[in-house]
Amino acid sequence: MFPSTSNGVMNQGLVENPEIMATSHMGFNLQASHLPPLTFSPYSLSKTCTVGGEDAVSRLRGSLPSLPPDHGDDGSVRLGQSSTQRSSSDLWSRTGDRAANGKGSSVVAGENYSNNKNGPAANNIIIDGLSVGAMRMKKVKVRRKVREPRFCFKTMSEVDVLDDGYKWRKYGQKVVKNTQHPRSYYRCTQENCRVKKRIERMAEDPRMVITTYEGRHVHSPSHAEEDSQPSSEVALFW
DNA sequence: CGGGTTTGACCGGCGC
DNA sequence: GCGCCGGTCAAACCCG
Repeated sequence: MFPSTSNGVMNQGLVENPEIMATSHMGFNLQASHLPPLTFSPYSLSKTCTVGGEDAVSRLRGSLPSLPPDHGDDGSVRLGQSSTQRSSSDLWSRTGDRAANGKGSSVVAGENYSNNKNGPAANNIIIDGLSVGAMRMKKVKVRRKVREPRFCFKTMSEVDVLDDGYKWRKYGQKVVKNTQHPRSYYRCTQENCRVKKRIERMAEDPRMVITTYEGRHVHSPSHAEEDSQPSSEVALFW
């Protein structure tokens, strides 16, 4: 039911054992065994990273769906979005545009760090914290639906649902405009946990899966027992 | 039978 | 105001 990253995932040409490590103050490193570490800082905003593979994703387990509470005037942080990624999807285009136009809440688009050791498309993880209040600040209605912080990344994978250690329940699927692949909506099955994620394939490159987390877990991963995860390698402390 | 998925309907935000 | 579209709901269905 939950295809694990270790069995269903295509590993072709992907960097082995990439690690994502916490650094202080919410910046973090993405590093692969034979790559120089890449450092992302929310304060430098807008870094698009192209490194790693599903392995890296699974190593993010337990830490992805969370963003720090106090960055930006709306609690938002944007870690990278390149202009080329802004396709038809809400995630990449609509929200991004709003972020760009929103009242100083986020910075959009930036550099593209890619490691081409195995070809340009070989290693991919894009990490992106999406803006919450990127929505237009003027016209704020009193009863505005509170948007949870978002965090998204992109991986090359055959399977859509990557095993991040949490248990998810699908609650919807939708074909979004101008895309041939449906977007799936998942919700954390844990009681009182309102984290959601959506999964879609990139229109431009169907091999790429875009996973977007929204909200933050109030619990630890449900099956954290499998494959040891040294604390030094997992935690993304927001 | 319980838990998960599917899928059409519905709702609400947004642009025009 | 209207229509479009993304997100969610919930009944029906599936599967172990």
